[in-house]
Amino acid sequence: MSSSRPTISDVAAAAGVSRAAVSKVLRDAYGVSPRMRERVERAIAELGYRPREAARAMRTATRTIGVAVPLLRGQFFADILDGVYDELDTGPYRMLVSPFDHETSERNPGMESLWDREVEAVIVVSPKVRASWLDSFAQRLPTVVVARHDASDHYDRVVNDDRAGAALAVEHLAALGHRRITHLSHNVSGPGTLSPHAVREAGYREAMQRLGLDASLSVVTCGGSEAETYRATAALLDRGDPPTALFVGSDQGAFGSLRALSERGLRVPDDVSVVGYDDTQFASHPRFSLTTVAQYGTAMGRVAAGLALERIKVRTEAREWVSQPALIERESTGPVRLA
Amino acid sequence: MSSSRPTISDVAAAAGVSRAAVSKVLRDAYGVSPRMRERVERAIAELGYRPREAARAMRTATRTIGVAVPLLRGQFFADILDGVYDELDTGPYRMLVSPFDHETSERNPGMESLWDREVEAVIVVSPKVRASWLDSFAQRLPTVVVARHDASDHYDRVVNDDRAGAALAVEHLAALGHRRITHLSHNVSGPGTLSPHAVREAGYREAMQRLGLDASLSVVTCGGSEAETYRATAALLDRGDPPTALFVGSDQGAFGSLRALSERGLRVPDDVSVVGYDDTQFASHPRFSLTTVAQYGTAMGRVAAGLALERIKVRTEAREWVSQPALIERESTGPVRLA
DNA sequence: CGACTATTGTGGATCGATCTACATTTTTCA
DNA sequence: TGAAAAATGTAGATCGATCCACAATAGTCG
Repeated sequence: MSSSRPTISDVAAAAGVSRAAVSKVLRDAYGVSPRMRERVERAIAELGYRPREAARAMRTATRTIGVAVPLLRGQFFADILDGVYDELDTGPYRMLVSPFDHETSERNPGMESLWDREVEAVIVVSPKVRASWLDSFAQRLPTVVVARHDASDHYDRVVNDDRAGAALAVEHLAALGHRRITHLSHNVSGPGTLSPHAVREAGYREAMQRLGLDASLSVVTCGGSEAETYRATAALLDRGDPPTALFVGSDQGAFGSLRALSERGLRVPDDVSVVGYDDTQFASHPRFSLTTVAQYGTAMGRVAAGLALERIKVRTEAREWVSQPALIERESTGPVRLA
Repeated sequence: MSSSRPTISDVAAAAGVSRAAVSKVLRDAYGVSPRMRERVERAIAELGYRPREAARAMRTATRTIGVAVPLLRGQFFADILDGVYDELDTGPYRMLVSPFDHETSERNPGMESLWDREVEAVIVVSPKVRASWLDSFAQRLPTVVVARHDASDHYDRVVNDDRAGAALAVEHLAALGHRRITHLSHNVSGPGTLSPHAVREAGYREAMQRLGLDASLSVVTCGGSEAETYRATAALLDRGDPPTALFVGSDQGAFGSLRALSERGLRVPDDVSVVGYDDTQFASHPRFSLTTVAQYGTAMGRVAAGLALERIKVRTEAREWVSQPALIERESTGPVRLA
């Protein structure tokens, strides 16, 4: 008994007051004399007492926002978490992260686990889970979905204008004289979900058509990891007759493409130009100097947290926030080589 | 009432049985007829019922392991989280991540928050928090500390042999003919805590002495981010008379050094050799091809999770697991240039 | 002084699960 | 057939907080 965690009763006994009195001190409630506060606070310090969140949760809200992210070693997720932390840091809400296996599709166990713990809202990056599941989840708990284009009346969305972003990339390459621009898309889940990668692909197709480049339109689909994109790029290059420019669906993937190009002795941008997406930390490194489309992940995280807080307090209708992408020109792109 | 979360009573009412009966089904306890299980499970599905973790936690263990990591965009932390997830994925335990501000030193709010939520054990990477605080925390809750060298009877440790790792780096450079080897250390918290960076620095000093290079011993201290190491390296180079080799305390930092070297037109390894630490994902990329010391973060995470589970079940005495570092030779190091 | 108001503190119901102790029904088998 | 054993189900205490309702005491003022 004395070895286990102290409870509010232990504190009350030590301070010689009632449990209710201790609770009032804890909650800064009305009706506490300075003398009593003194005694209770001393007892709390002596016992090292901290209230159990579970017992509190039985009666009150948890003041916690859950974040469910795929367990994926990408800089972009870290950026989002940073933004959420930033936004919550100053207020009374805490953040709890529940990672999940990236391949989830029917349900999302990370989100369910947060729901079981009664977080007051959930921020989620879950590109592959079923839209209908997401929608029904959001009917039960305020939900902010990051980086998905599915419309819904039930959850807020923080999303990048991926169509515009893809257009920026294609226009940039076209302006440099490139015609044979291949898109390496991470849109693996097919046309069902409106993942950012599906929209980027659509944006690419549109832009190519608009610029009269339909003939050289070419899409290769692969997973978003560096390794998978490396393999896809290698296969593409070994097929012979490689394109003069690659627009890759993510920086992470673009680094994989650069690896494949390096190995084959192809120079960037002299032989092949490369554009990424996300403007992650390494894109700016001189060893890469990757031209890329910025979507400002940290800002997206901050906004997501802000929307979650609003939803908890008052708002009822769903909202959408769109981040405007920007092209960041670096040295991985250049004029097309004269044949 | 009907709009709020369904409880076990709602399920009991819908199925026409008692609350206790539903509980038995939930827990797979003895004394449930197939017929009753059928009815209860149908009611659960219909209502979309999920038990509240808080109510469960009042009576039973939470089957959750908490992980507290600094909110820091480093690949190494992602590796550890991956390892923990891996290890827990197959069993009944879930994982919950509580990020905290990297600068914490008196207490660690991420760990406290997990303790409030009654996780059964905590895995923590917290290089800067006070050793005494860590020790007293571990007396209350099974704790596995990753990447700290403080001895303790109360927590388990998963640590890399940083002394040996530093020696590997120095020996490698010395074998290539380097004498003027500068160590860029991230040991910013001073000699108080036994952070991995403090031990790496000590290992560097020892190795230099052992090899008779005391005269050219040189340590620069800076933060571990790419940006901070970039600035420190730039300052070092601009001081004139630069060393022929850099041993940087992390890959992250080494990338910053490479940035500074690039900007000054210094070639790697022709002008300066560079060794990192961690063998993170990007080290192997041909654009970096960074020689580095591997400490196998994912394995460390897996081991940490394993130790945590052991501690929860039976073990009482503290244990230590040491990961053996290995030098990964790549192209950022080469023979010293003839003067 | 006496009535009224503030201030300070407490008792005990409550949240939603778990799980022991027990009651009731069904099955087994000598 | 009948007694013991097994199977099935329930009542109600319990975990540790919160917080309403109320009691006791102190303070104010005409």
